[in-house]
Amino acid sequence: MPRKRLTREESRDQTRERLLEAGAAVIAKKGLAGSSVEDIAAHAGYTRGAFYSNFGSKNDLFIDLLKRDHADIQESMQQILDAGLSKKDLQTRLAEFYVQAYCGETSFALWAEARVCSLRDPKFRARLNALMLEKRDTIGHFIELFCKAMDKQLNVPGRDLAFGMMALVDGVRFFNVCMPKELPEENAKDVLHTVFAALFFD
Amino acid sequence: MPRKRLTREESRDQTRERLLEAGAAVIAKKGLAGSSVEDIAAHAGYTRGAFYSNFGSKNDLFIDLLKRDHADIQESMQQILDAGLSKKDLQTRLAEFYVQAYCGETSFALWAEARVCSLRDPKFRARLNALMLEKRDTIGHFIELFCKAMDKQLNVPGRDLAFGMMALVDGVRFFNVCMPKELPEENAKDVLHTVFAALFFD
DNA sequence: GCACTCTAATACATGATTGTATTTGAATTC
DNA sequence: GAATTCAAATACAATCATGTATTAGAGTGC
Repeated sequence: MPRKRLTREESRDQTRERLLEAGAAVIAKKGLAGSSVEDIAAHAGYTRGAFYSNFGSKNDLFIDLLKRDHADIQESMQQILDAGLSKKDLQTRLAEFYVQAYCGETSFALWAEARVCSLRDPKFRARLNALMLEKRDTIGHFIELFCKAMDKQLNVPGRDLAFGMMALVDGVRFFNVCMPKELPEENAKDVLHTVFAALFFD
Repeated sequence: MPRKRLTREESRDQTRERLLEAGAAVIAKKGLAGSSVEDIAAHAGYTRGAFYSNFGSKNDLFIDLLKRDHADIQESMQQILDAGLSKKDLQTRLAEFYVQAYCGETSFALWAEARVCSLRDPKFRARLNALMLEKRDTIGHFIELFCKAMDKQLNVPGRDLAFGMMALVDGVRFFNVCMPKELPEENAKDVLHTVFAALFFD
């Protein structure tokens, strides 16, 4: 195996990458406060030195992590939005929201963790809110578009309702993850579908 | 001030009580992992000795805390349920769900924290799920009752929809707490009302 | 009042985590 | 290829947390 001899920058990026990946795994498993810098570095195959050479603090790495994941989510939402808008397809697309949200298990845990951090630390909250609001806007925009297409009048601004839909999707996913026996995937989808239908189709 | 000379049991209960109260405050502010046993004890005006004499571990205290709060919530929900069931009142009562939920700020933070703990620790999850399911049953039962009273047919079992409503209320409250400027109390209520109306009245 | 019991404080041994300061060694530059 | 520069390892000093084991002192029962 002719392992390529890495340039300095490549090497640095690689470590950074690995640290982020390890951070995601470790933080998802033990929570932010429960993960030591050493944990993360070791999990990535490095020492603390590498960590501090790449990130200012655990918080910084965590925010980076969230930003990345957020960008991914935003992008896949945009893709759905941009794709096409035939009334028929829209309904299908709507259902995809749930599946779309948090493809991975770690992603979900990360955002749950972010929630509580946000609840406690105003500085963190400010940084997270920015991301949440971006998401809210995307979804809100989608809702308005959707309602216009369906000739459905709502008595709440789409931006506000977007919060509700985010809450719903997140929360239902949470129950689904924590007690898959009591709320299996299928039922979770049904619940969402029922609410969506009641809101947008009846 | 004739401070009553306390009996041994009274004294013990008092410490326990104070420790719980302190635990709520500290854990709400710093999270479970972020709070040291000493933090909690000191905040209550005691030392670690008092803590370990009253609780086996931080986790134990936390669960106790949640159980208490849960009992309170269950009780006030039951009160609403038992009160009366005139169709007119029911709609008003429904709106109260939101206000009812988590009267205090700390209570809210505690449950958010519980969520992530539950996500990470299977043992904890088992204990928490028991509480959640009790709540689910109460709300589910309420929903079924309500639909019967309103002659509204739903294509999802009330127990499942209950998960959705819990998710919704929790999540919307979260946004309301984290960004009161973007989602003020009033709008939060409107969102919930819109969803409730769409589900149960149209 | 005296022996007893239990609650909570204190002492202690141990281990974990942090951030910085310094060193090492591999890439880069000339 | 020697000097340099930078990423990452290592060493280090300082805190802080944990849990147990022991002690002190306030209630209890005779």
